[in-house]
Amino acid sequence: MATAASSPYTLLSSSPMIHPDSQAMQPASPYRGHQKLLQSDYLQSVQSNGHPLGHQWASSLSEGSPWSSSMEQQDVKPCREDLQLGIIHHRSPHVAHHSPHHNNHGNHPGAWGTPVSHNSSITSGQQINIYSQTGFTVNGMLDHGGLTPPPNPQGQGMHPGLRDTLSPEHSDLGGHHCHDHSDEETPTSDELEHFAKQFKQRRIKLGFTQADVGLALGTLYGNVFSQTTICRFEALQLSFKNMCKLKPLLNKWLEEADSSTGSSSSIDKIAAQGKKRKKRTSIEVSVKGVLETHFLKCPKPSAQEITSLADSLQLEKEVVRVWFCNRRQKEKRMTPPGEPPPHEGPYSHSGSAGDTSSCHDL
DNA sequence: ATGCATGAGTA
DNA sequence: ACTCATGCATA
Repeated sequence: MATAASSPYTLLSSSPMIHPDSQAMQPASPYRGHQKLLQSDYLQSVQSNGHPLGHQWASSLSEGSPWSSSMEQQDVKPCREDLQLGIIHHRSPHVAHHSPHHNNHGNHPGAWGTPVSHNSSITSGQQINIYSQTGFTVNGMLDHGGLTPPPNPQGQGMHPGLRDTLSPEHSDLGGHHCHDHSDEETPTSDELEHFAKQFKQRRIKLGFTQADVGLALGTLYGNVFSQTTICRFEALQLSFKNMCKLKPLLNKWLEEADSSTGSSSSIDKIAAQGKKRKKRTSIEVSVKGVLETHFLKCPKPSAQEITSLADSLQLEKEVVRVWFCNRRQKEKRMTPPGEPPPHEGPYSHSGSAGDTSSCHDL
């Protein structure tokens, strides 16, 4: 940390250990700038921008390797040495490699999930086994006798094959190809939703915080993620593509985690300092209201419109611009407003329409 | 859990 | 200048 430069930010790196708090934990993460080690190079976007909502959820994700549940490496090491080194050498024979075929299919503008009725609400693992005493230690690790596989209830494998309806191809009717859920191919939104739910449950049971997971992913594969991202994943607040990308990683972590219930605690924080980050400007509610109104009228205002709008609101142009960008993104995320995440049925997003023609309004 | 922000990749 | 993935800072 240091002395190298003035640290304008709160450089708090106090607690070396993580607290198993479910929430409200600020693990003081200074800044980790080694998170772009190996970003999978999946295809970014193949959309033809011209469509109002031309976001393609073409998920050409690659995928880890679930089938080969070869967890040869049993981390019985109480120390975190392996964790540190884990970044360098991953034992996964085949890791992320984007699929050679990028089918940017139709992609539903608003419909996140199964457009059709996907009833069959399995009251999935809502139950919590009592065995798993939540007596975590200070390190956030359960003190099991060693490898004590947590009483894995019927945590998974409940839905045989009702994960259709979202087939991107939408041409294979009749032929009910039933590939198992899990991973391997582009999961359906149904699967993602299910996975996210289960993931959260398991994570909490194991006594890990979202931040812990994020860090673990870094020590495990080199891809560090923040609490924010994990949170959004669980809440299905990421784009379909993004969800697909993260799923394999989180899935792997899950396997790791419960295969070694008792030894974990990846604590490594490297302090780094870089550039300054603009102070977050909070926009007044009244102002937000105005922005909202404008957004409804024109989600994509021109530079000039932004300028005048910013002027009238007495905000920096950049702030307004960014606001619109974020706003648009939010629209594209899953869990459309109005649908309670905690339950199934986050679909049925409004088709949205207004094209970005030209909305002048000053 | 979210709001505002950064940056890479594109068009 | 936009989209998209992601995160610091904050409520």
